[in-house]
Amino acid sequence: MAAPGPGEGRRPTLADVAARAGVSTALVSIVVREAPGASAATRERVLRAAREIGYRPDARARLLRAHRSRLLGVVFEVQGTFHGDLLGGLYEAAEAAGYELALSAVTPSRDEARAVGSLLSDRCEALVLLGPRSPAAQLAELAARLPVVVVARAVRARGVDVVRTADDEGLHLAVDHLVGLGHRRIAHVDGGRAPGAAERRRGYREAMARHGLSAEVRTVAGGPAEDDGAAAARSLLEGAPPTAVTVFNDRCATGVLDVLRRAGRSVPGDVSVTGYDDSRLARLAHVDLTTVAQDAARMASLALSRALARLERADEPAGEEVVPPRLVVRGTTAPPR
Amino acid sequence: MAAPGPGEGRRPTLADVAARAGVSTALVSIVVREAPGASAATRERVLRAAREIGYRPDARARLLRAHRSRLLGVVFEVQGTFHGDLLGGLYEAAEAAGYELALSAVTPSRDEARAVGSLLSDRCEALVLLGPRSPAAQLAELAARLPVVVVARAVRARGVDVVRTADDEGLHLAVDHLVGLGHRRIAHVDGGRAPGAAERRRGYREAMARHGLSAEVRTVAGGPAEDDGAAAARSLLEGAPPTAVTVFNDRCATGVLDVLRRAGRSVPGDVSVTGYDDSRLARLAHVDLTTVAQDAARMASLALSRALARLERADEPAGEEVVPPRLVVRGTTAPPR
DNA sequence: TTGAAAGCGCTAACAA
DNA sequence: TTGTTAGCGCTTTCAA
Repeated sequence: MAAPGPGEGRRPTLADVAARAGVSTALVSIVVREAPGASAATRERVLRAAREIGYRPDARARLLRAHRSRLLGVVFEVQGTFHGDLLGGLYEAAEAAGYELALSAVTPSRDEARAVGSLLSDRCEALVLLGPRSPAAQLAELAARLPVVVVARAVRARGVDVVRTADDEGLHLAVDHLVGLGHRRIAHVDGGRAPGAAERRRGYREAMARHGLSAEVRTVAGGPAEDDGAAAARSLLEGAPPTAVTVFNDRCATGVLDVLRRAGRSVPGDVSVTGYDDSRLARLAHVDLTTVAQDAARMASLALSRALARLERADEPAGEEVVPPRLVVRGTTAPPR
Repeated sequence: MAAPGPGEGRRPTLADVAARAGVSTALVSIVVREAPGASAATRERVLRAAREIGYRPDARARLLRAHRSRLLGVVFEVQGTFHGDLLGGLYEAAEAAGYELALSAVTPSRDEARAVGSLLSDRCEALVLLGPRSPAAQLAELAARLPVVVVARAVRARGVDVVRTADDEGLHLAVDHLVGLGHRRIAHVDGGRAPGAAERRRGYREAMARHGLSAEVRTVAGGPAEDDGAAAARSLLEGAPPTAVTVFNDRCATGVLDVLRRAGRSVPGDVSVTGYDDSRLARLAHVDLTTVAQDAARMASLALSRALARLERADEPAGEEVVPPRLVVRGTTAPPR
């Protein structure tokens, strides 16, 4: 009558449904897959039997039988908010394309290799890696086995597709905005060796040069976290502080903001500050940070398209998709005094 | 010679390895599983063949063959930082117990039912739900099919295990701390209908009563987000403001902080504020929020123990594990002026 | 419209 | 120590 509770007996299979409905398993298969080839009466009888015993198809058995798994593996980090946004977009795009997602998280105790390994054992057809840290050589090796799309990291590895934001342009936007407000003494707190840091640093220098401000270029060593920003801000305060600072990312920028304010500098009165990522942090009312946003939805959909293209055409070359960033102006930037 | 690239040919199987090594598939199976029953020489020959053609066992076929999947399904939300911490702990505990985790995310476009459904199709043996929003009746229905452990939400549903923080105690800690500093006019900005809100509200009232401060009880409608906190703080400022406010969670508390500071109130000079969660937010140097921490590692390990206990003994009753919270004193609380 | 039977990749008896 | 064989739950010819 009711579905069997846990412990009592195995899960119902196609054969169980077939027995109950008095038909063959092949017919049940046809019905539950909504494939053509069964009479309306049979269809109804089978569906009722299935419902009654709580039947649910076994995804693994299906995949085993099918030559293809239609499974896309995704490796992500449990920390980044940005990864969360990307995941949402990937689920949507995968569903639209008739694929399933298999998730594998990188945690403090579970490294990228482990995360990738479990996905390979799951017979994923392609892999989407969000901000991976593995060296390019390893990524290339992986890409020799199956299509690999790297999101949010600029790597050049043979056979690896890349979807990333134009981080250099992101800093062009920030600098252009500040120059437009009248700033000239604009510094940059960089991200050290973090992914994207080099591109943003370069973008900063390029934009300054374009405005004839190469003499004003001042890059301060920073990093991805609040502490890095705090330390950078302190060193910034030692000399003649700039009137504006572009910072590697939002987290680092909040560290900068904190030190500036505690030192009695008003933001944006005395100093303007920009971040990067448009994270939840930047949107907080009391942080209200002018920042550069990455388009997560678009990146997710591009990542999926790349994976599918590689899957469908074996000779499709790997490529790089560069998504333009967008400036989000909030309350930490204003004209200099 | 090398592993086949994408597109050219199917993935190597046991049979391929067997053919290359000149042995039977059964023997290859024994070797790759590191089971006893193969000579050292054969073992080596098989492993070499496997390596050469890039063989990797098919997890799905294994699971199909085995009567058990040793798969634990986890439903989580891509937003909460706290879920990230829990995931990390779950992976560790699962590995220690010899289980695999199957992740399924809830996103804006993918609801809880979908997330659970995909896990059921994957033949997970038990489900761990992080802060689920489904009504108790639905959870009970699910629990009739397989062991279900709910983490970080207090539900009473037949057959459902619960692992949660003692949220009432969390507010006892906060109130005790404030009273110890000398506060008496202590308000509470609540979480509305959010999970945990009722318990925290009750904890606040109980603690106030215990200190003989029932006459000072003042509960203000809040919610889980910054905006909710901001609105609550504005209403708090209308009358004679309290000298301290306990807030539902950290996000809401930052909204409270923002409005208070913009209204010219110093924190903790004029008003002390406490949050809840010890999220990254609370730890930011410039937020530096006194807050109540939940023990994610312990909750994860308890959740897994419960799931395994239910799996191993069919008659194991469902239970509730309540983990004590911990007060983290930072810079937003001080004695009243 | 329906059923019989083979086989996906793997493991576990059982035999040799 | 090694091989043969059956079968996990499902889909898919092919025949009836």
